[in-house]
Amino acid sequence: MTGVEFLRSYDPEEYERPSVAVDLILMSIVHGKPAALLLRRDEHPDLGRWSLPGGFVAIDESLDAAASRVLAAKARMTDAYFEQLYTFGAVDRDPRARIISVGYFALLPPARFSEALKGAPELTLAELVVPWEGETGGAVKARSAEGDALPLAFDHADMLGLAILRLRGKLDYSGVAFALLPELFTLRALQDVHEAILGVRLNKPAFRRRMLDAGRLEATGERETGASFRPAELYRRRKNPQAKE
Amino acid sequence: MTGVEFLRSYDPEEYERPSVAVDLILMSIVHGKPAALLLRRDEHPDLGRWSLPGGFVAIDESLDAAASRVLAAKARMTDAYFEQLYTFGAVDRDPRARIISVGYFALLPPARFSEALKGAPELTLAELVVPWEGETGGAVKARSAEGDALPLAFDHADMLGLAILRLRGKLDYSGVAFALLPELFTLRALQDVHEAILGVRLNKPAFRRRMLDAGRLEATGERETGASFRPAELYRRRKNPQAKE
DNA sequence: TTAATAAGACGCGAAATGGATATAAGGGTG
DNA sequence: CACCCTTATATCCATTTCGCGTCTTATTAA
Repeated sequence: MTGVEFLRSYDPEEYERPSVAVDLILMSIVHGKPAALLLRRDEHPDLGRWSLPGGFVAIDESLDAAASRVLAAKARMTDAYFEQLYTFGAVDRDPRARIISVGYFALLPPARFSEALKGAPELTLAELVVPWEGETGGAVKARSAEGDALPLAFDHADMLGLAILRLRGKLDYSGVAFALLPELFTLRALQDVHEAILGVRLNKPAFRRRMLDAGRLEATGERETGASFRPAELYRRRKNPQAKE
Repeated sequence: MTGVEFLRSYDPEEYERPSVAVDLILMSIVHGKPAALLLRRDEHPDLGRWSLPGGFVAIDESLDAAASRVLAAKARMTDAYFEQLYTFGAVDRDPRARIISVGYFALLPPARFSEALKGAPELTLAELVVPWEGETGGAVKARSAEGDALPLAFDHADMLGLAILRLRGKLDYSGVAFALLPELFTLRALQDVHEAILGVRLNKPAFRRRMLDAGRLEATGERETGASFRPAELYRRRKNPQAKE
């Protein structure tokens, strides 16, 4: 049977279809570390383990719409930067049924993250511990604010690892760092986000030069308040990035 | 209804489920240009347009296994570098039914590409024309060897565009370029691959330095044959990349 | 033997980077 | 109010990387 004949003769109604779900990685930077919001599973399988908030994709709903709906349902949130990550389709990834899961990550500034935690008390804050460097990749561990390990359900440790990997790769050519910051932020705060995602310390003058030369930042002239030392200037993301002058 | 209750009460059997397919972007570099293998659709919808080879995912088969099976069925090929690209889930992307498609790209050296074309005569070679630069992204156009436009079916122009975008991003930190070359290759051939993917000309001495310093190449001491001028040295990919000395 | 062609080596100035140091600007303290 | 403490911001310098032109080398064809 050739490929064309196969396609022609195939009737999707004849075959059993998998369920399709979206799982959401709600991420932020908390105390200089990458963090995510997890749910404690209260039934089998993986009872007591921690999972990502998710939901099934309806027949008349796009993947992005499903992710958006779950974001609203689980985190009481109607707008956030989110992006499709990867689709997990191992046959036995969920022992209950064949469920293919499309992973999404959503990036939240710390203030929105706290709001989500307040609005949805079933969510738990987890610090992500990345046991590898650079672009190596692999699973990550989750840890509670008290430092206890939070064992992850299903293949969610891999999803979280892939999210970190993706963030590292996109950090310096995309705007993902800005999605993790409030509208106005200092260069130090931006550097903290970069360091938290990359897991390494960066050189301050070099970072500052790189960011300002990239032409994606706009100085506001305003300064932060409340510091008991010299206040830093506040920047915002520039809508139309300009070439360096 | 809280998120947890939603999950608990949800029975996947109650809801209509979408079909899940994989679509394969079989790519290579032909005449210094990125190229892909397409199928001409001989029925509605999009009759006469050109599509990516694909197939449905069986209930007891992982996504990777489905991609591998389609690769074997459509391109008569049992091993190739392939990687999941993105999952396309717009509700109306296929007017026949709700089909969520997981896009994969497979990278083939030119020789394997020609074999695939011979072994599967229903496949057509298409040059990819990328109408944007750098990391902009967007759809791409396909063109036959004779230069005629090959209009693409469904959302396949977007899939091809995303594949180019992904390749550009991964080019210098991953081994994707090697998957497009035979085991032994010259530095010029490696540069040609980079230039074809990036769509820009690169500086020769700088490229050479960068590649050799990266420690991912191994000189064989052998030289290419058949050239009517100075033959270039042949290199191979080094298994265990070493730091630069 | 010579011409043609492309590989590969070398060198130089520009640009980017890492790191240290100096100066500025706030609030807190006496 | 003078001084101190802390962090932001600016400047400088050495090192590395990068772009780019040029020179030499290896091979075939004439």
